This record gives sequence, structure tokens and C-alpha cells, in this order.
Amino acid sequence: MTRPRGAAARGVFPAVPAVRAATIRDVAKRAGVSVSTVSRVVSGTGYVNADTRRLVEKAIAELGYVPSASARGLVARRTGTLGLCLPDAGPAAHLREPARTGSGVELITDDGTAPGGPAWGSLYFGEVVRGAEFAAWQAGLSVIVAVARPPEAEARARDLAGRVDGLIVVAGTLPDDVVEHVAHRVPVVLVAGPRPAGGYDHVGVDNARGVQVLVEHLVRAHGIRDVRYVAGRAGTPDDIGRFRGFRAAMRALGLPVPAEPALRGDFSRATGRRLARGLLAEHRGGRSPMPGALVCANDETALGFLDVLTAEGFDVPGDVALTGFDGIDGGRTSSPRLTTVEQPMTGLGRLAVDVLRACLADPRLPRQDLLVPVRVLLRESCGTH
Amino acid sequence: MTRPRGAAARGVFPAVPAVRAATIRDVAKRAGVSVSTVSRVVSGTGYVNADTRRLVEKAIAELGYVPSASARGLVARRTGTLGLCLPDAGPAAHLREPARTGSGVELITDDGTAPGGPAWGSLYFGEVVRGAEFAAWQAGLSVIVAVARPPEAEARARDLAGRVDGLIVVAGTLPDDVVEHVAHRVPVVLVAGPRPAGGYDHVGVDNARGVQVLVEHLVRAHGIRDVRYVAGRAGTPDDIGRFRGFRAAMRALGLPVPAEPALRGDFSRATGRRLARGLLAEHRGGRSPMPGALVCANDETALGFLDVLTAEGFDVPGDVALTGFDGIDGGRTSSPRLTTVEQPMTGLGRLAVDVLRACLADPRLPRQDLLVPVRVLLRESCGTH
DNA sequence: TTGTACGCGTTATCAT
DNA sequence: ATGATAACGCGTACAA
Repeated sequence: MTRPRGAAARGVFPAVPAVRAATIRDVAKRAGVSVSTVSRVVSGTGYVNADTRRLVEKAIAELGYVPSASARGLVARRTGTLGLCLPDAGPAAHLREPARTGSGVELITDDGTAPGGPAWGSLYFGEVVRGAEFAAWQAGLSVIVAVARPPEAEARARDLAGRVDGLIVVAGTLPDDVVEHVAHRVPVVLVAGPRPAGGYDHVGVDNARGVQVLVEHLVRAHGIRDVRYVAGRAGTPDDIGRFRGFRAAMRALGLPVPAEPALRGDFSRATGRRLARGLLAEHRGGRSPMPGALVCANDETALGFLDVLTAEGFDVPGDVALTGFDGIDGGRTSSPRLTTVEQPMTGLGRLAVDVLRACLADPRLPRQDLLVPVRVLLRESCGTH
Repeated sequence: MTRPRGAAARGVFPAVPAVRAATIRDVAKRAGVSVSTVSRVVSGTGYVNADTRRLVEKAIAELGYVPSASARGLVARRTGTLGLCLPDAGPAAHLREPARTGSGVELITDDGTAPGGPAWGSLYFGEVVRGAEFAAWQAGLSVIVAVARPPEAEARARDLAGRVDGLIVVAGTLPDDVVEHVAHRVPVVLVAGPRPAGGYDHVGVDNARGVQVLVEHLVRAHGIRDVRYVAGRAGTPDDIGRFRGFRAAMRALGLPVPAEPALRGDFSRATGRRLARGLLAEHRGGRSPMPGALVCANDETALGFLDVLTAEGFDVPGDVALTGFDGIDGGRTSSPRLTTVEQPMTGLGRLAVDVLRACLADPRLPRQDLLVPVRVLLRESCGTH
């Protein structure tokens, strides 16, 4: 019975006024004890008489009392919450429409291009959330998930910083000056992207080691010697790291180390197709033999190559082995299935939280820059099986 | 220079003490104004002299001041945050291991059964998060994502309730008494599952209409008359709603309305296969003709049927049309691709937030029970194209 | 074992 | 246009 009798007595009906939530004082009064006793019962600290405790617990249950995190956070100077700031990636156009309700059912002939598919799923940010939430849960912390959407991204980020004990920011989601501003208040961990200049913690994916292990596998296990790297968009940290791994592998294998990628795309499937057509034209013009393997900067690029190669009658991996990077679903269902390096997105989220916790526990610790190890998934496109 | 000179003066080195974040008082002092003026500048309310404003803004930037959400929440009696409570579904075993870092790279021969795939993605909860975050963003609210994990789920839920203005709870994630308890403090919206008994808002998927429209399509567009329903686990709200839609369609079409589903599975692919084998045995025993269409309670079940039917040389949809429900990825990549009803998971998240906001704006509003409309995706397995 | 009182950072009210 | 001050709900010393 939290509904104030006053309202009913006054005949206000059927209006149910917003009842103010019970406070620790209400509980104390109802249990006939002081607020400190209630506090002790709730927090489990200090000694409380068993009978008194029961009395208090009864009052708590009856009133549906829940301690205010605002008040707790104010006195404790910590909120017990971490913030996770994600980029606004993915086709969110269909989200912009007003939410629909009611019984209208759309009948859609899906020719494979229907909009509205899961965008987070394919872009993995959901996985970062999952990993971060789990690590935070282990530490008894909550996570606020925030997507940095252009118009008011800065103001929102500042607001978020006021709500949390630490902030995880995916690289490129916020302007540098905003990151610097909020870093005055809470520790910030940057995720992915380039190693940050300032004094921030950073966690990334071990791009280089992933490609290196993959290339060494191609050469050692499959005896391929003419391995070529198909780059992604120039200047991106991912592309740089992956090409570095490629060169490291070639060096370690005693093979010629290229100064530049054999081909350069932009991470897109369409460009992968275009590059593939160019390669085939050269090959058919007799200007160059087909390489033994194409190591692509990402799965989309590799799938673009696969589209063209199989359409043109080439055997993958017989004529040319093909590998990607990311571990997207399309590479699991292609034929042949795509050998790739899996992006450890849950691992990124978890590690970011762990790094943040370390900084929270002791801010004097030196800033960290950690890489999450990857897994190389060997499937048919490289000749495995 | 937020670092207190005192520490350096005392020769404490290299210890960098945790600097207390700047408060509104620090800003006021630095700008030579009162806290009230700073508050006015930050919140944008009231009149502030342009010069004074500049002074304050300068101090804010220099100190990296960010207002405390705890303090704001305390006085405003609202946190500006919503809570989203999700079930602990999905194989999270690999999350239990400690997070790895360093340069160890695993080489895994992926025979299609490798663990560690995206579990949220396939289970859609990531989509609910996405939809909820978006709707909250539109309303200027934050979202705390919390997975209710068994050991301390109740205590965590109560804690969460203390941090938010409203709670979205996916059906079945919390015991009823916990939901009732926290509902004393904040409005609660239940998502999916059965229509709640108590006075909670509820949003669900329009299971019935989805199946109804699908069945009417099968009959009207493809001329199929012998349509049979393959149920999921008995007693589940989804199964009940979908079978209800099936019956409604048959009734509307003037076809015989079955009292019970023709077959009953449990939403799993394995059981779908088993049921399919049973059906084939009956058919080959001459005991029954093949139906014109099998309307399955979900995609997994339908894919189980598809596995067996195609393996046994049946033509789908030629010999028998097949449909599912959910819109999982497997149905988009199967062959033939599976006609299905798409689960509007982002829509669920959005609608839940909108309902919560309505309740927050006026608690006296009657409780709502809304259904998110679905989309029927016509693909080859029902004979489209 | 229990109660009293202060302060956490902010906003709103009132006075200037 | 600006400043002083009283809440907001809770934890925690300290007193009893």
C-alpha cells in the first residue's frame, strides 16, 4: 500500500498520483529505528540485532524501498557505473522512422536486398557491449551504452562523463578535445584505432600477429610461396597493422618482403570485386601469373575476390588460396568458406573494462596499451580440409 | 593544472594522487563568480552577462569541469537513465574464462562447430539494446544494460532500480517478487513473454498477426490448401500466439480449423529434423499425403525440416512449402531461402522505451499492452519467385 | 548496539 | 544580473 490515502480520501479518481519513492527515512520510521540502522542493514556493515534486522527488512519489503544511487554516488564520490561510447555506424536509417505499433503487417518480397537487417550484429559493436557488460558485471559495475550521434555528440559525451566512474571510447567516435575534456574527470580507455598520443589507456586488436600467423600457415602448411597482400583503405590503423604482420611473416619465412601491398582496396566488397577483375585481366593478358595466395585486409574484400574468382571459373583454393580478416558471417557461409582471422570483439570490451578498473584502483599506474589476441580460423579457402 | 600543488610541495613523487574532479565551486572560484552563476551558465537557464558567461566557460574548459549526475539526480529526483534487463541467454561459457591479452594467437581448424560465435547477435538481444538505446537517445536519456545472471540477479536488479527512472525487463529474466519490489520505485515495462498479470506495461511481438498474414498468403497467393502448423514448445506465449494466428487464418479462409497443431516440436532444429523424419515415414507408409505447406513455429524448426526434406529428395517449395518465424540468419542463407516472419527486435526495444516515457510523463495513464507489428519476408521456400 | 549530525555537488528559491 | 542558502537521500564518523 504505497498509495497515499490522502488522494483516495480527497476523491481523486481514478488518478493515481506519482508517489514519491520510499527513502531510508521512511523505512526507519516504519521500522521504528534510526536511519543509520537501516543503512547498516542494507549495506550489511556493522552489527545489527537480529530482531531489529527483521523489522527493518520487513519495512523495506513493505515499502519497496530501493536505495538511491544518486545519493549513494554523491557521498561515495563514485557511481559504480562505466560508460561505453560507440560510433554511430551501420545503416540506422530505418531507426529514424517513428516506432510503429498496432496490427499492420508488412508483406515483403525479400529478394535478398531487404533493408532493416541487424546492423550492430554485422558490425560487431553488440559484441563489444556484451564483453564490456560481462566484465563490468564481474566487477559489480553497471554499464551505460551510448552511441555518439553527430548533432549533439559532444554534449552527450560530457553528460555521460558525469554519470560514470570511467569511460570506454571506441576510436573515432568523439573529437579529441572532447575526450581530453572528459578525461579531466574520469579515466578514459580508447578502443581500437591508432595508439593514442595523449596519456590514455588503449586496447586494440593484435592485427599484426593475426596476419603473421596466417601467412606463416599458408607457406608452411600449404607450401604456397607467392603470397600477396591486398590492402584496405590506406592509412587506417587496421590496415597498417595487418600489412606489418604480413611483412613480418615474409621476413621470418625468408621470402621477399614487399615494400607496398600488391593491391590496395578500401575494405569494401565492391572494390574487392574490382581488384579481382583487374588481377584477372593482367593474368589473362599474360602479364603475370596468378599468385599462390591472396591475403586480404578484411573479409569483405576477400569475399569480393571470391565472387569474381568463382564466377570466372577459378578454383579456390586450388588455383589460388584466399584469406580475409574479421570473421564476419558471410565468410562462414560462403563457398568455399573463408579462412580468416577472427576479431575478438567481446575480448576488446572485456579488456577495456579491466584496464579501466586497474586505473580506477590506482590512477598512478602507468597508462597501458594492450592488444587482444586473435584466433586464426582455418577453413576451406586456404586449402585446409 | 588540476594537480594540487600541495602534493608536489610535500615531495610526494612520483605519486600522482587521484585528483578530485572539479566541482561547480571550483569553477565559481576560478571564474570569480558564485556557484549560482555557474549553474545558470551550465544549464542555460536564466540570464547571464555575456562577459561573465565567457569567464565561466573559460574556467570550465580549463578545469575540465563536468557536472555530477549524482548531485543532479539527487535534487531533480530523476537520473535521466533507463535500465534494460536482459536474460543470460546464449552460450557464454567462453566469457567465463579470464580475458586474455598478449600475443598468443590460436590457430583453429574451423569445421563449422567452432565455439565462441556471436551469441547476442543470433539471439537478437543486441538488437533490443540497439532499439532501446536509440529511442532513449531521442528522448535525451541514457541506458544501463544489465544481464540478469543467476547468482545475484535479484540484488543486482534492485541496485539497478536505484539507478534509473524506469526499467525495461525482458520476460522471464527476474522473479516476479523482485519485479514487484522494484516496481514500487520505478515504472516497469515487461518485454515479450505472456501478458503480465499485475499492473505493468507490456510490449510484445504480434505473433498472431504475423502467422495469420503468412498463412493467408500461402493459401491466396500460392493456392495451397492443406496447410499444417508445426508447433514449438507447448505453453510458451510465442507458440500460443502463433498457433492462434494460424487458426485465425484458417477460419478467415474458410478452411478447417485444427484444435491442435499437426505436430509439436520445441523450437529446436534437432527436433525439427526428428519431426520431419516422422512425417516422411508416415507419408511413405501411405498413411498420409504430404501437406501442401508446413508452417513452423520458428525458423530453427523449419530449417530442421528443410535439412531432412532436401536430403530425402523432396522439392521445397514444389512438393511442400515451408515457412518459419524469427528471421534468423540461417534462413537467409539456406537453400531455398526460408520464408519467415521477422522478429522486430529493435522495434521492441524502441517501443518499450516509448511506453516507459509515457508512463514517466504521466503515471496516471492506464497501463499499456502493445504489440510490435512484424514483417513477413517472402522468400523461395514458400513458392515466391 | 543504536542514534545524531554533517557533508557529498547541484539546483531552485529567494534576496540583493 | 548575481549571490546566499536550503534542500535532495544517503553514508559515516562520533556520541550515547
